[in-house]
Amino acid sequence: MAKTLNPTSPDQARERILAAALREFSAHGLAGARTDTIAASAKVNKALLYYYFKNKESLYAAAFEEVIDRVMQNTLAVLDTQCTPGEHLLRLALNHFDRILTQHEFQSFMQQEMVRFHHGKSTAIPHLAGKAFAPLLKKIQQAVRQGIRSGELCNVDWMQVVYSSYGSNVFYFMSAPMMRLSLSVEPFDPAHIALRRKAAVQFLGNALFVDRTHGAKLVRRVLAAMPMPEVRNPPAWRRIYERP
Amino acid sequence: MAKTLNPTSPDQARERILAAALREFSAHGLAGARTDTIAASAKVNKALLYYYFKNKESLYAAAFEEVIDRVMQNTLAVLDTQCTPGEHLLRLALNHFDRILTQHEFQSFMQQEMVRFHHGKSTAIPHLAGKAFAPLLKKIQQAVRQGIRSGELCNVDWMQVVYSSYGSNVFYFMSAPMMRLSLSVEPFDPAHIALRRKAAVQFLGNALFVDRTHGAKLVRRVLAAMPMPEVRNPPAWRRIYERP
DNA sequence: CGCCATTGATTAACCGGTTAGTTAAAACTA
DNA sequence: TAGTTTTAACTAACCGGTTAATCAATGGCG
Repeated sequence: MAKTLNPTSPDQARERILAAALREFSAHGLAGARTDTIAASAKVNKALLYYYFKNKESLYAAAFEEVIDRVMQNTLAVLDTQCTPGEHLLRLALNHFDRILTQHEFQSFMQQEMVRFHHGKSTAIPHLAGKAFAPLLKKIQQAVRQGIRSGELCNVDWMQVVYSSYGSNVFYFMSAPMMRLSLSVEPFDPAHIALRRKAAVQFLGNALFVDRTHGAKLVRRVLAAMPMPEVRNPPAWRRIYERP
Repeated sequence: MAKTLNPTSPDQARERILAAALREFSAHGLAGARTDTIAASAKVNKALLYYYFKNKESLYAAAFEEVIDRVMQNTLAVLDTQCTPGEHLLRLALNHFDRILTQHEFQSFMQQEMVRFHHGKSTAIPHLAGKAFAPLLKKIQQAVRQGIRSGELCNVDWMQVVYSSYGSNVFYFMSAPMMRLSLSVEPFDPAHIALRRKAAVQFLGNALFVDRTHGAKLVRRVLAAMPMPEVRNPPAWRRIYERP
């Protein structure tokens, strides 16, 4: 098979399929995405999908695999920086915010899998839970515990740190269309995103630190150290808010 | 048509259909729910769905209508209690937690509609945004502003209060299956829910109040004033975690 | 080099199951 | 009997997946 080792790339088709699948699946979900649409979007005959992949579900898994790897790597890198437990927590929250910004497909994937798992249909969730989330949660738990012992952090429930940090970010993006209608803000205007991003860490800092002045200082430092990423290819990001 | 005004109830069929529809739609979504299943679950012939409702989507809208009303009423009631802005915010957060607990269908509906709205297919969201959410958000904004002016609350971003209060609750329920696998906790054990419920308000209090001791006192008061509701008909609540 | 066989890549056309929605008649009620 | 409620049976569309065939390199061989 020349699938994997053909340098003269006659199967860019496979790559196009994966890209198209990622687009469609992250926009419509596994059940909602149409194989015909994926094929058309990849400028390829539908049968070719089944030449390269066993079935729709395999394609779905393959399409998200690399995204998952990228996110995993990115998150763990945050924990490498040398800083206090409190700063680590701020960095994790900000990193999560930026991930949703730049890797929206992952967020979409996670939400879908969560629902699919409700129905006992997800194999990805159990895998991710053990391999990725459990270690990450352990790290967060340790950070909170250390921070509390050292007197840097308030005596907060460590799981609530997780729920608050991650939940507020997820909810922000989830409820954005609603907010646009309810208030008169444009939630995906970069300037507004930057404001929200800042507010998110500030609020977390306000909750976590015993000495709020110290917390505010760390927040400023973290914001300076982690500039807001460019939202790569805006069309891809906006795609889901426009009619096709 | 005896649809609306027949006291001698020969159309309990209609009620059974609505109840079944609510179950199926909240578990599987508009696209995922099967009309055959709804009919079977209501012990009714499928054609009867189309006798009482124009089509699947109308049934979907009708099924959620009453839930929406109930939730609306319940939320606004919280704002009637006479207390400080800070306590109002705590009560709203706790009320939201309890709503997810007792009216899970509404949460499910909101998430679905949010996604559907992404695709320009939801008519409910624009309606809810103007009629229900905008006023609620205004109230929260006022509460935060007043609280800051009076010196009760820190100078926090009012929208972040919304995102953090609501987001952490939503995320808790959304990620529960994941947490069960990653940690060794049973997230829907009532005892554990009670712990999380308490931690949620405590964390919020820790973030909001200038005087954390005062905040903690309010938190205790609110928790005492709003006991955790019974989770009515547990089977319905667990349903989505079991195979049919 | 020139011919053919092999093999990977790609496609058009089709299949069978599923599902939203319809119809026409039966059953019930007043 | 006249109107309403309920049903069994049917239809049309859609969609995931298959099949059988074509196209385009590659490589062996005389």
